[in-house]
Parts: sequence; C-alpha cells; structure tokens
Amino acid sequence: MISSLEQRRALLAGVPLFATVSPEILKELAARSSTVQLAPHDSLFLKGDAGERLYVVISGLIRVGAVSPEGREVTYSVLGPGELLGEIAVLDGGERSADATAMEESLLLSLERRDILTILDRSPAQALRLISVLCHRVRRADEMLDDVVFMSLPSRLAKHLLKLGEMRGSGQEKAGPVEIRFSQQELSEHLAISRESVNKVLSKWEEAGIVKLGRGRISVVRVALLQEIASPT
Amino acid sequence: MISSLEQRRALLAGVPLFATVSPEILKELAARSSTVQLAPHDSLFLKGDAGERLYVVISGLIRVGAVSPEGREVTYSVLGPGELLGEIAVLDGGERSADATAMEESLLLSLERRDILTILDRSPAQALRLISVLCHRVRRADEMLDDVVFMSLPSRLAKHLLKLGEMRGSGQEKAGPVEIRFSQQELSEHLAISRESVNKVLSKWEEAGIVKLGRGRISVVRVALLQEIASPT
DNA sequence: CCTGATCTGTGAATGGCGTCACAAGATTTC
DNA sequence: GAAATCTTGTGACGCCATTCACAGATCAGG
Repeated sequence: MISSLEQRRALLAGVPLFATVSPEILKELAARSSTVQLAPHDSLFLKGDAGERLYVVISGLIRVGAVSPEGREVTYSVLGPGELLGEIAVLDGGERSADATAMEESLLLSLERRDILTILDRSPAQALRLISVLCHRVRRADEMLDDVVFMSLPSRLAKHLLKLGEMRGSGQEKAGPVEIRFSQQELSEHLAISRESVNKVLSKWEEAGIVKLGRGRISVVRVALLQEIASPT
Repeated sequence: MISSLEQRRALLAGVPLFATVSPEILKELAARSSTVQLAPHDSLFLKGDAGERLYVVISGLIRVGAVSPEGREVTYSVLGPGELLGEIAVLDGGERSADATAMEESLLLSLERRDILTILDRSPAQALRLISVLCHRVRRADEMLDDVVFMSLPSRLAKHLLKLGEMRGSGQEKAGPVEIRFSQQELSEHLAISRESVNKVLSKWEEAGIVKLGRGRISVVRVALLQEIASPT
C-alpha cells in the first residue's frame, strides 16, 4: 500500500502529464492526493455520476466503456500505468461520460478537480500538456470507431489480445508466450461480441497452433500470426 | 465572399471558443485569418497530411471521417456553423487524424497554428475553453461508438437524418416537413452502410408515411416517428 | 465430497445486411 | 435529341454473427 507522501510524489513525477510541473507544486499535489485500490471487477465510477476527481493509474488495468439499455457493453479504452482517467467530467464539469471498472487488481492516485483547475490556471504550459492528452484521446476514440466499422470480428479479437498482452507484459518482456488472463466471457464483453463467437475463433486459432487455451487463460504462442490477422489487410 | 477585416472579426467573435479573447487580440487574429470556400465534395484536408491550420465553419457542413483501405468510409462527425475543425493536428503537432470534406457549399475561416498556440500560451482562460471543446469531442466520439455498436441500421439512419435536418434547419425553423438534400448514395457513405439497405429502409418509411422521397431529396413528414425509431428503445 | 456456479466447446436455426444483377426514370452533355 | 451518367427501386443469394440449446470440465464453498 502506498501511503508515504514521498512515494506519491515520485509516482506523480513519473506521469507524463505532470512532467513540467515545478517540484514545489508537485509536492503539494502529492500531499493533496489520495489513493484508491480496486479489486478485479470493482467499479470506480459510473456513467452519469458527478465527477469531482481525476485519477492516475499506478498499476493494474482499467476499462472505460458503457453499457447499453439491453445490457450489452462497449469499451472505449483500456488504461494502464501512467495513464489519466476521468479527465473529461473533471475538466468540463459534466457528468461522467463512461463507466470505469478495474479489470484486475489496480491502484490509482486521485486528485481533486479544483487542484487540477488551479494548476491549469496558473500554467499555460501545463494546460498545453493536458490538451495534448485530450488530443490523444480523440485520436484513440476515432481509431476505435475505425476498428469497429472496418475490421472483422477475428481481427478485432486479435488486436485486443495483442493490446492486452503488451499492457500486462510491460516489464516481464518477451519471455516465452504471452499470457492473457481473461475468460472468453470477459473478452466478449470487452468487444461487444458474443461469447460463442469468441470461442469459435479461439478454437480455430488453437487448431492452427496460434494460441493455447485454458480455463480463464489464453497463451499466445505465435504472436506474429496474430499480428497478421489483426492488420487491416 | 467575406474579405472585410471587420466581417472576419465579427465572425470570430461569434465563435464560442473565442468568446473570452480580448478585443485587441481578436482583431489581430482576424487580420491574420484567411477564408476558404469549398464546393460540395471538395476536400479540405486528408488524413495523414501535415496540419498547420485550424478552421472555423462559417457556413455549410463539413464531414470529418476516414476511408478504409477497401474504400469504405466512416464519419466521425458532421460540423456546422460555429464549430471548430482540424484542431487535433494543430494542437498536438501530429498528422491530420481524419479527412475533412465539404458536404455542401461551405465557407471557413482559417487560422495558423502558431497564432493559436500564442493565444493559448498567453491566456489560461483560453486554454480552458479549448480544453472544454476537446472534452466535447471525446464525448461525441464515444457516443458515435455507442451508436455504431448498439443501434440497428434503421435507428442509425433515422438519427442521422434528424441530425442533418436540424443542422440545415437552423434558421428556417419548423416550417413544414424537414428537407434533407442528399442522395441515398451519400447517406450510405456517411453511415458506412450499403446504398441498397438505405433504399430499402427509406422505402418502408415512405410506405408508412414517415418520409417522402425524391431524387436527391428526402422530406421528413413525421419527425416524431423518426425520433422514435432513432431512440435506443 | 457434493452441489452450484462458472467456464469452455459445439451444433442448429435465424436473421440482418452486404453483394450482385438488373431495370427504369431523371439529368447532364455534346 | 441521343448518349452517357446518376439516381432510385427491387429481388435473389450468401455470409457472418447472434441466439438458443445443450454437455462436459473445472472450481469454490458448505
């Protein structure tokens, strides 16, 4: 558990967004920050909530998405260590624009809206950094739309697996096959496709020797082949 | 044609983004701005271009989207008078993230990247305004994704027609049926669905008395019914 | 160790939507 | 005014993915 102020300061300093913040302010920010720990499937906030806090992912994976009236889900993005979360509502003062849920054990730092606004107000350089984070969000959202509209189901699944692989793999490197620790049910929810379809595609891939399947686990044996499938062709 | 400096200043002043800019700066901005006139189907820029200019729509409609390798299209958004265009590349210095094309005769004001950056650097208030424009973009992109994933083809078409109707209708009010002046071919491209499907749905609606069809034209007779179809249910 | 709950694996039926193939009116062009 | 080009209208066909309906495997807890 992270409680030491110095630890929190160091974590904030490592976040790209705060790279240009002066040491004094960073220290103050760290002092005003708090931590949130989430177990898998815990919800951080729901679409429509009031949003007074902004989060930085320290460790773990957070899924940002929404649920349709009928209960189907979309995923807008999957965020990992160092990434910002919940900015939209904090910055424009509106409701949460999406649900945020932990995909695994996760630790976040949280900052208050007014602290953020104070910093932005004092430092144009800081505002510009935030602007570029937001630009990145827009680009990513557009890309997501491309994927859903243009790519086949197998391609989208392949791309998702590769992304999950590299997000969790960051640190342990290319030691052997990439392990994805999600059930087929979860994968299908991430991508808004049916569980059965996921299974059929994965089974084919297993036959082809691209992956190995286990309960709640997928080992990607031939990464290059998956990349081929994931590419638009 | 708009060439007078005073006219350009007035136009800029009307854009929400520049509402808090001081009169002197606004005047300078106006002096450094230029205008672009586009005929229907003219391209303003393409995805991948270098983006040194930001645009404000004065009149007309601009479609922002992309084309897949196979030639299919997605639409990220449709922008009308007062809206900003091309911010992403200008702000983060990257390539154009999408294609921008005029859907009808359109007039734009254009500003240079460095002029924008100067303003942002001088005024945190201005940066905050821009941040909220970007937040809006993200929300809209997410909504678009919802629509594509959750809504049926007829619902999406209905929603699109309603949107086009209100974007062009702004000014002429609810005088009689709403007229949409696009061919079924164009509508199908906007929504990344086939022309034939568009036709079949529209034909059903015509039978039901919801719309009246003509060459290159759709009159929405019963707006309320369309709204019903467009709602998620 | 037994019982539910959670996964995975499949096959059959269904349906939405794209593709293909035309046909025929409307517009433009020369 | 004849030809070429757009546009709308429709039916046939097929694919892809969802839904439904099970069955076996594995795991968690009383």
